[in-house]
Amino acid sequence: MEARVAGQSTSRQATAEQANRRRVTLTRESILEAALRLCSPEGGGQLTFSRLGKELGADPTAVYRHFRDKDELVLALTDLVIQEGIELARQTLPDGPSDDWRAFLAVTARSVRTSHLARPALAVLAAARTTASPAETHSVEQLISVLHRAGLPVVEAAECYRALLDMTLAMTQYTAAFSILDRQAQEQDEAAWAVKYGMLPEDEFPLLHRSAPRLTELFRDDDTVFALVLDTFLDGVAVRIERARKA
Amino acid sequence: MEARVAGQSTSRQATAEQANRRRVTLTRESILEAALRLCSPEGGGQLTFSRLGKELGADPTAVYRHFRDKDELVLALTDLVIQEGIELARQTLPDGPSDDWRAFLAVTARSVRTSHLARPALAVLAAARTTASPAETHSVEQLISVLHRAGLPVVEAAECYRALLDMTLAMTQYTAAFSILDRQAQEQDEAAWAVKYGMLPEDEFPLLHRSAPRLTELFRDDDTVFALVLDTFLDGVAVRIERARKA
DNA sequence: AGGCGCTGTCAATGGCATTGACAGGCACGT
DNA sequence: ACGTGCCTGTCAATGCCATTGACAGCGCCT
Repeated sequence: MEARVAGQSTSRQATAEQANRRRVTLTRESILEAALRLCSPEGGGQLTFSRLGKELGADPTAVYRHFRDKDELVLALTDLVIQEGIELARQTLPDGPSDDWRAFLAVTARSVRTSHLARPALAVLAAARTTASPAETHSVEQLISVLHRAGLPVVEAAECYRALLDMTLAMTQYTAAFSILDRQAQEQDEAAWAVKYGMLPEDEFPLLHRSAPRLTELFRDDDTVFALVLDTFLDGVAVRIERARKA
Repeated sequence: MEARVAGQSTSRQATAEQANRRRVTLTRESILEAALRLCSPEGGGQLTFSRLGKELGADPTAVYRHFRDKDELVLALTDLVIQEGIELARQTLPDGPSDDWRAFLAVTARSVRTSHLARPALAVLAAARTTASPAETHSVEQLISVLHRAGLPVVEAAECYRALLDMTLAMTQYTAAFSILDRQAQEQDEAAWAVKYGMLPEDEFPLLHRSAPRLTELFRDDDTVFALVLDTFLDGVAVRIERARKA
């Protein structure tokens, strides 16, 4: 019995062995779920096929039966995250179509950011891709509608939407990329900055010297910086709305 | 003669062989130069040790004698690009300290963006790192000074600088990441969008339907979108300056 | 009962960063 | 002149990664 050809002996004994390592049945959904888990900071914060295989209790390459390549997987995941972001915004916003354009835009942007930051690893991977998810279409229509009702011409409202969303995604991904870094690199950066701001000769850089404390606070406090950018951007939108009303 | 121990036979024949593959002498500068070349779209747009080795005519691992790891190399490269950006801004701006804060900010942001976009591969790699390059200190002081003279309190001016720069870097890196993608992925994305915007039922999404042409134009025309964001942001800064003056 | 396709497994490939052992050469001191 | 030792390039090997092709079980349809 032991004399069987070693490589092929997967018929008898295998049945017993496979009692443990049962051939798991994967579905598109179970894979996406596991992948999402891996992308969160608690899940290790890295999405690779081997980790995914382990998480699923299956061979890493089994995933290829459901997604042509990693890119397709990432695209599908991004779609989920976008839906989640929209959902989050919906919950935060009042039901009826509000006329407070500023709140609407701010909540939308922050929701998108929040849902992406829950999976930094995915945010980094998804960086460049756009999904054109049907889920968001309705939200976009609403967003443009709010701006239009506020006084902006339709096309300008659309431009505003595009600008807001791209800015938000870009800054979010920027934050995500940093949060993925290992402690060492993060601390290295921080140390470099501290030194830089600490050693500014007051006579040569008077203003920088005075703002050093604040800038140090702001160092990689990306959420605050994002809030700053968003606020300023929205002030700019207000100006545009004013201009449009007068014209 | 042929009976020599194969692995060790590098003494005689090697002298002849090495006439071709002369032991190249690397310097920090020659490496940085070559790496920068590789990062540009013409240079292949990908920075790896093996490509770098080939570019230098040396063994890939020779680079480790000059940079501890890839991260350190990227940091050094980023420094160069930042300097280049500052230089570019200096050339574009009038010499004396101008009082046109808006032009100053716009030119600075665009210069940073331009110099980074000349090496998309590097922009992507550098994503998360900050260099605290001494080269930029003077520029920052000037930037804050311009805003301060315009009427902003020092700390708020510093916040503004931080916001503007982070926004610019984030959006630039976002663009760079897309430009790195292979044609297939880019076209795939574009097709998805075209379909999406082409098939919008007018009765359900009236506004989106009307703005579809503009949104299609804007699709991944990242430079225009950046211009939009920057403009709106600067409008917002103007508001803040007004507010500060009145107070 | 037979066949076919769906899906998991396994082994292999090629690219990547990184490491440790080795070796040539140059500068220094004697 | 002659060693000694560091600086720096080379080579082979490691380990992680995505991806592929050959194989095999299982269920469904006929």
